Amino acid sequence: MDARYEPETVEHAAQAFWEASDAFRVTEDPTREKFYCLSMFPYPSGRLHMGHVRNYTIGDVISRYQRMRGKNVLQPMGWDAFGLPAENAAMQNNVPPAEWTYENIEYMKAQLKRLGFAYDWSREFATCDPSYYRWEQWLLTRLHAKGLLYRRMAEVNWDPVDQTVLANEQVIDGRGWRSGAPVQRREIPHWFLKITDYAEELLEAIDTLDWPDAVKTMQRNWIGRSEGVEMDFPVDGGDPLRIYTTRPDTLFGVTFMAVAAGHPLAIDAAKGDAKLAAFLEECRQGGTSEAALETAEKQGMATGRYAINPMNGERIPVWVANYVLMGYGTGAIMAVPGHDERDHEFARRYGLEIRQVIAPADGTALDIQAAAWTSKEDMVTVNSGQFTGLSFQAAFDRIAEHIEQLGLGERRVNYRLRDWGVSRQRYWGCPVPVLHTEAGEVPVPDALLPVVLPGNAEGEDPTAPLAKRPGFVETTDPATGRPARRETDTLDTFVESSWYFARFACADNDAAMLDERADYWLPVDQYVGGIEHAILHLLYARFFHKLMRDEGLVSSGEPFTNLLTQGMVVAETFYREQGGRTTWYAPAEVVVARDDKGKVTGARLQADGQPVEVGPIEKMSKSKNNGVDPQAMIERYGADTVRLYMMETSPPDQMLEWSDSAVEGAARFLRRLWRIVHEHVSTGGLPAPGTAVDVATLDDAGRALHRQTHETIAKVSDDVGRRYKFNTAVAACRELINAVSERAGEPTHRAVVHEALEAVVLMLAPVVPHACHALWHALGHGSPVIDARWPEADPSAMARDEVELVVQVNGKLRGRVTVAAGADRDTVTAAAMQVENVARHVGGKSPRKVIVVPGKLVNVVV
RNA sequence: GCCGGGAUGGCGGAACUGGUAGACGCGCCAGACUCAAAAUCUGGUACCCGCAAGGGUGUGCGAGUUCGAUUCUCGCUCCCGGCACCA
Repeated sequence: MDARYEPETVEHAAQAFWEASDAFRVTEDPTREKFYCLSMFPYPSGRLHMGHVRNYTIGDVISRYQRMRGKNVLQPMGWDAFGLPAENAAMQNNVPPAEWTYENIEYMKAQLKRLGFAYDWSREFATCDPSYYRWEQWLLTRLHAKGLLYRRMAEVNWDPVDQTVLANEQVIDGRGWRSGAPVQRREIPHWFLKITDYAEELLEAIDTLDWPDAVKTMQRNWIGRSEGVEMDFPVDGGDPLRIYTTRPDTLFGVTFMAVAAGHPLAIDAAKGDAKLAAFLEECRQGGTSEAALETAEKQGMATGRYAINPMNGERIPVWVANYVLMGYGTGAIMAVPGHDERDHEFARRYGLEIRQVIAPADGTALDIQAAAWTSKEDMVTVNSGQFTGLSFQAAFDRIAEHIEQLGLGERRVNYRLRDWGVSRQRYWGCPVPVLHTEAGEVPVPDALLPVVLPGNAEGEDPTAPLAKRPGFVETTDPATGRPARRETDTLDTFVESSWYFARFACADNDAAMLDERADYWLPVDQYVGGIEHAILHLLYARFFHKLMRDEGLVSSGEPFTNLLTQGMVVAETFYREQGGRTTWYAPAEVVVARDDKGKVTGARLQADGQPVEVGPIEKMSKSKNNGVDPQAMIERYGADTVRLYMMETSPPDQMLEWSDSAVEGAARFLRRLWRIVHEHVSTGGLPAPGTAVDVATLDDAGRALHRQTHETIAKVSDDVGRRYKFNTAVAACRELINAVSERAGEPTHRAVVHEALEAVVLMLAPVVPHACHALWHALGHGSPVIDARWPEADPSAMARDEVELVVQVNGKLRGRVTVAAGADRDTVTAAAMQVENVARHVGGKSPRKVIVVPGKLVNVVV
């Protein structure tokens, strides 16, 4: 063993060993307990960023820990490879998206290997490989047959200059990002996946998941289940107006109706009304973006039509209102300004009647003209004819029943969740496997799958959408031999990432999408990734899992049993304002000044020595110039230091603040650990592996270290295995090393020092696997540490003869006392009263009460 | 606006079930080694008073429950994240 810790040498040796022994390749073994640990696979953008490093280190620590627990651990890695950035890069550099993507994959794969992650690379794939998306296409043809994949008209952002569809993020301030032309809304046919069929199941199953509450709540809100009534309001001289309401208890308070600008009634009414037609057109112009809707004021116009409130026969005006959404419910509402804030705002603006029909049950008076009162709790109906005097639930039930009896409508559950629009009119994606033949729309037969994305011919625009590639579009109907056209839409890249976790189980199968191995590995036991995927990716993946289950491909109902969402990696920012412009400086270019207590007093730019402003701590980003390149850190300190820093600095679900000097501290610890082990192994013989410490021969100091070793094992096992608190686990290891360094070199304590060092090396092996690989060998072990078992805490080692208790007087700490471990209450109390400082504070008075918490404290109340 | 999470030394954080607040680390201060520096090692480091022993204060703010509250309850303030006209 080298006296000096050389991370590069150590890490290359360990990685070479793992590679040569195929250490992380796994096969299915029904006799062993499996553990499938998955980190969200990356988009191959070019280089890893710190967020990736954090994500993958967390996953790797869990995987390596579970392996040491004896589980059959699968930890795969792949590439979420389709998507817009490849097209952008292609346009900038004139390199085909595929080439750019595969080059990035090669580079990033080398980076991942350099970090020493325990991946089974034999299962690697990129989603842009035809061998992957072939099965996606195959599944889609099955879904098409079931009606779960269907086509209908939908609005898109259309760039009239570039003649192309734009993604939402390509629309900047209502203009195309490249052309600068105002974006138009255009209706074109779109493919949809019918996720709404699964809304109820997706909602109910959330309760079964061991996920962070924040994520579960977000998914529940996204699905947005509501119970209400769908019913008709008769219209003078027209078809009845069907509306949806969750508040049938307020039906007597309806003073107008409102329909969306796209509603048939509005369009019909506009036929003879130029002003109304102009208003509808204006509503259509407004952007589809959320930002536009957010700021939009409530606007509307009367249609001249009137509806009849079936509850009381009143004749009420029908308005068009821009706050009514065509895509939810029926695109029409009954407006109750007294008890709905939006309706209230609208009514005030247009001078419509505001009427109170519910009131606080305790009789409190309300000024309903000033503000809407919307409570469902502690309310009672008023001014509601035969339904007056009821609670929300009673009014809901009786009025709903009444409407059902009148044949005007029925109770109905609605969801906010919409069907998933999966069409993209772009090149770099998975082609939708459909042909348009003379007989209509038909799925591509299995034998003709995959529909391969065409490559790029010389001189061709490498990003031209499929519709502009005649060689791709024109084909023949395999059934008739007659001319046919291929579908030219490609799929949203979220589709590929919705089932990749399953394909890892059997990535080499070229005869089926999934096989029986999927049921061995699934569901994923631990999924690790960013909170930014809390809704879409995680919901779509759950949906696809159910689709695959209903296709008989898997038997489980949910894909991810346990979810860990890691926090962002953030860093300090530094800037200067010059002439109204802000220039951001990288933390590495800045020297921070401190006072003699360590408090930051200012910062100067290294280059010119002049002050810069200290900005807020923010997520690492190019715009704030505060990113730290993992590659540079790995080259400087080695992978283990970076891994250790990431794990010991914050709990995984919290933000992690980057600090160069704290990274230095992690490096220091590894050097120290190395040196302590080196001194230990070079100053005497080593016990045979597995030799137990002879407790009988230990003195007090030796017993204390022996005890601390086992207490640390117990704590770290709990922190890593149950709590996922890697920061406190590392801290406990550091404490044990601090204790070891006090005993190191003492011949009488050699056995307990050896035991402690072995425990630390085993417990840190998941975090700093390379260093521990070398140290484990140095401690006399022939087999590698990845095959060692996680240490077990020995309860007898942790037993204490004596315990130190804290003594309080009136709840204030006044002293300490050491008593026998099993001492009874009276003994403990007596001992506590003898402590000088305690006696002084009790002051001879007789205690009113003495509280004894065994093993912890004594509180004397006087 | 609604939903979720949070606020602890100069900084990151610890205290898991109501029981020693500040583990571990960073930074800072002092010392050892060194011609010097780096590296390493030792000690100190919440704040105030005190040579010390010790005392007082202290977990965003204000109340409450309790022998005892960072932890529980109520009412605020601020910060972060998500959703946002879903009838």
